[in-house]
Amino acid sequence: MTIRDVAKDAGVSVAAVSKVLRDAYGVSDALRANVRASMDKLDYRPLAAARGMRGQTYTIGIVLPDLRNPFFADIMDGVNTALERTQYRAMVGISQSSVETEMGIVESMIDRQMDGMLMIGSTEDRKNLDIIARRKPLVTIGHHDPEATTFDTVNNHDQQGAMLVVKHLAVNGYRKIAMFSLVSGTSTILIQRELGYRRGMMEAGLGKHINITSSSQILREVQLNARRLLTGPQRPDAIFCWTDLIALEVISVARELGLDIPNDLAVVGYDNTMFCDFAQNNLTSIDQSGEQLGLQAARLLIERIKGRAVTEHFVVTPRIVVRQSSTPAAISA
Amino acid sequence: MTIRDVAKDAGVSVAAVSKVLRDAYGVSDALRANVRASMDKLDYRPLAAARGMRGQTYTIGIVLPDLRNPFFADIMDGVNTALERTQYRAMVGISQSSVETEMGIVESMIDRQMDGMLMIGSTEDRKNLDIIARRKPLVTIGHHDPEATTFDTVNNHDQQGAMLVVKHLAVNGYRKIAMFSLVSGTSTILIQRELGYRRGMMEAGLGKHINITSSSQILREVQLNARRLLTGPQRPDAIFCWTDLIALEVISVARELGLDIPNDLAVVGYDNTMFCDFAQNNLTSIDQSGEQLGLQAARLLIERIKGRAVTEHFVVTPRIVVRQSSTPAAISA
DNA sequence: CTGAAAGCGCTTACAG
DNA sequence: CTGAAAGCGCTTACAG
Repeated sequence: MTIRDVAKDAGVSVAAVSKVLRDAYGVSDALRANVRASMDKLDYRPLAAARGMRGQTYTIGIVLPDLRNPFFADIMDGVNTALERTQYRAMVGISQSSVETEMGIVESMIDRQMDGMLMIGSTEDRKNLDIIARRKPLVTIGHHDPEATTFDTVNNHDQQGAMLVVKHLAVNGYRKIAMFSLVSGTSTILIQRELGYRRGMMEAGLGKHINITSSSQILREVQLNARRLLTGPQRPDAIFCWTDLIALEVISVARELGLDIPNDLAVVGYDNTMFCDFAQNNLTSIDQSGEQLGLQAARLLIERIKGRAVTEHFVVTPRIVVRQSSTPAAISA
Repeated sequence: MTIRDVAKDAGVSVAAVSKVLRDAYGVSDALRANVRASMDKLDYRPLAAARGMRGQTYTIGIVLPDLRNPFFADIMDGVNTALERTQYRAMVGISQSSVETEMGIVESMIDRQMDGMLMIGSTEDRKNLDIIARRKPLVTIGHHDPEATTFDTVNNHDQQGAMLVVKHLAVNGYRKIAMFSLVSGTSTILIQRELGYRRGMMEAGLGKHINITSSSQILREVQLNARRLLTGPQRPDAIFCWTDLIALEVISVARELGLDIPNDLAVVGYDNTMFCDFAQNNLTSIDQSGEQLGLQAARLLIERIKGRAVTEHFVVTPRIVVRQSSTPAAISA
């Protein structure tokens, strides 16, 4: 079932069918209706691979660093919503294994003639992102680079988010507020969150309590660092964790040590993933509207594919979702 | 940079280059070396879209129902390992949104000339899977259908896994062992796990305590059902949950009700995901070796793509990973 | 507004 | 063992 069959059935040229397919100008309404009827009748589906030989494949590549953080699922919801009424489809490449690097996946996507790429939580630096962007339309989520001119960025205001956390904790009477961060030389996200934490502490007059612990994402190492933090001489009375999954583990370790949450220790996460609502967690967290991020990023990418050349940097305002893990009052109430 | 440029640089025909590319027979070692040198020198990458017009795209499509269950990440690790030394790449389509149905994603993948599909935890019935398999090589993970002849299946022995759970609980002195299952008319996985639970209970002489509660995956509903189960007249002393995420929430609700785990209530999950190791969960679970499942499935799929016609059904033996959530002895010890 | 023809970058018989 | 030519299913100037 090819474009040729449709053309024959509708009694028009192949070029005319192609135009209807692409919603290109220069076809009469009558011809269009005629062709559409034939397409429906024959159950015709254009072959994306063949379209890609000359034009677009109507495929956008999504690069994910990891499948384990549930936050990415929220983003994908938004992406799918944005693509809903378009011909575009999202295909996801996952770089979690050491075998599959982000750049390797992007190469594969370019080989497959994808029309553009959306990179989420990328650890590549600007140089590499620029190289990609020069070849294909590119949008990033979770990569702060307001100076970038070759690709669009979509972010929540991470600095502001971290400040919201500190402010909330300070208002609730916590003083020795520590931050649990991630070891990473490249994440602009973490730089912003750490910056926001520091600024928040300074503004709350808690500068002398600034205390950042960094750890990899390996569970054992997280547990080790959490234990060290909670049994040390300067035990904090609140811990702001860079992402929810870490916060859950910090809660675990704290309870194991006999600490009551939130009376002995407040814990706050980031991303407001589904785990925050689990009854035993009840975790205060920052909502950065993953769905919004995904939706806007997909929208921007399609605009770029269609020809927009000026760069856009989209920033979502984060909001704090307060739960029991940081509100001692809620318990006595 | 096309195959033509490589041919010119190497001083051979385009057909010869194509043969080297495909590792096809009928080229001398000298010519092959010569061509490879040119490919390296020119940094040539074949365009998958063009290859797909006549042959393969070297792309396999992975269909995931949902990005939130961390178990899928384990499977993807195995898939990527299996693809490591091949030309094939995995591209993932996610059907979580109501917009994107599994069949819709498969259609998109066929339009994009993917060479074969791997469907994970599919809710489609045999009829639809057969329709797909007639068009493209197909392998499923998490779909029991030993009679299927058009596609391969890869599973852990879910019935056996469930029996392991019941046996373990019975040995540890639990009697009123309930099962927390999922509302679903189509999941063959759940049918097998429920069957295993029933058989296990009968064999342990606990037939009169058989008690299956089913709920959707919506958090609120899970909480409601767990609470109902734990406050009813027939309160169980152990709950076997069909997947880890549900078990975590059951633990949450139980603790909220003041129950001690594992002394008042044992909880066991399925999938042995990373969350089981979280200190506050310490969840006993069934390991179905997601990585093995992914590895075998990818291997079978490539075999099918290369021409194998006889069907294979691969079954992995599950094993139980015992942690504190089901072993009261471990606590008093 | 409509259509005939060239061409995208590969693979595949087929001939030498 | 090697290569010239046709063709996969589309899109894109171009001519009418």
